[in-house]
Amino acid sequence: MSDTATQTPTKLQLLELLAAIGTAQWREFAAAAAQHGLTSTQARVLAQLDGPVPMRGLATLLVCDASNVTGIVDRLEARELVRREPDRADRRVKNVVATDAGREVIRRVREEMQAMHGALDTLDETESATLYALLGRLRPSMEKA
Amino acid sequence: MSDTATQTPTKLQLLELLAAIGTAQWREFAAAAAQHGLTSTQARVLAQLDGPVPMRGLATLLVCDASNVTGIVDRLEARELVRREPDRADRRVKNVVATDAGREVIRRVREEMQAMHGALDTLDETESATLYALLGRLRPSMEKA
DNA sequence: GCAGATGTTTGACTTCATCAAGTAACTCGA
DNA sequence: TCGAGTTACTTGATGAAGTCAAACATCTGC
Repeated sequence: MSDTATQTPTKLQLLELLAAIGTAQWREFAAAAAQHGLTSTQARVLAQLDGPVPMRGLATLLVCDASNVTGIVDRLEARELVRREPDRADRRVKNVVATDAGREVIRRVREEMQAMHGALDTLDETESATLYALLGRLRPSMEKA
Repeated sequence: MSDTATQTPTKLQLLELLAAIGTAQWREFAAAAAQHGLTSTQARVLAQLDGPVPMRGLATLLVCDASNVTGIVDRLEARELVRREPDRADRRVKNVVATDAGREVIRRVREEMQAMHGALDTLDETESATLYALLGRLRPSMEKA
């Protein structure tokens, strides 16, 4: 019955599909994080920590109040997944850095997000490129006030 | 530097793009809900209430504990956006129904989710159909244990 | 009719989020 | 250089949302 094939979808259908995929992706991430005893917020923070990031920077990335970050980093630090380091240029600033344990944990979380990986494998090169290009056109519209 | 044009993206790039779009979409939804004094969870519940839904059904839809739903519905009910009705077939069950006010509010929230709509308008029919088909192939892989 | 499963709520607890206020440190102009 | 104003972070109060365990009423099947 369902031919998702060549029919022209309505805008609503597309939106719903995007929402469904977004939700599924998020749940997968949360589940992978939970397997390592992390909340999704904590995993999200760890995922940002390629290098040192000041508290304020994290708040900006997470789009939340700075005082919120204090608590999140407190809990990560208590588990030694993260460390606060003083900034040499500005003594007000504390830079958050992932510890080895922290890097390892987030690496595993990423590794376990495989359901979507599997689905992506069914796309050939042309399809991947097409999808990427079309999705890319959806993204820019979202930088907003 | 970035030509998202016709290059074959890596799986990682595609995943990141999907994640970025998912995040943006979610924030847009939360912002639209907030304009009507709703949390995103509350809006999500309202969005499910096409007809009467038992508490347990909501918990299943939201993938959360049933006891959590009690509080969420309490708050929605306090604002008269939702009503609990006894189920005639099973006296244990309470069905949640949106009030007129509730339906109106969620209609407006949907109306305000327009940023993505705008982006979708830039796709022609062929592109929409292609995107829909490709995304459709990503979805099924997510029904899992 | 009784044992066991199911639907809902309550209570205790954690995390995430907000805001307001406080402290320390930086910046820049007079 | 000094002081006003801004910025970075923390603390405390509060509320929403999530968990689990336990209680209670009701259904189901034997």
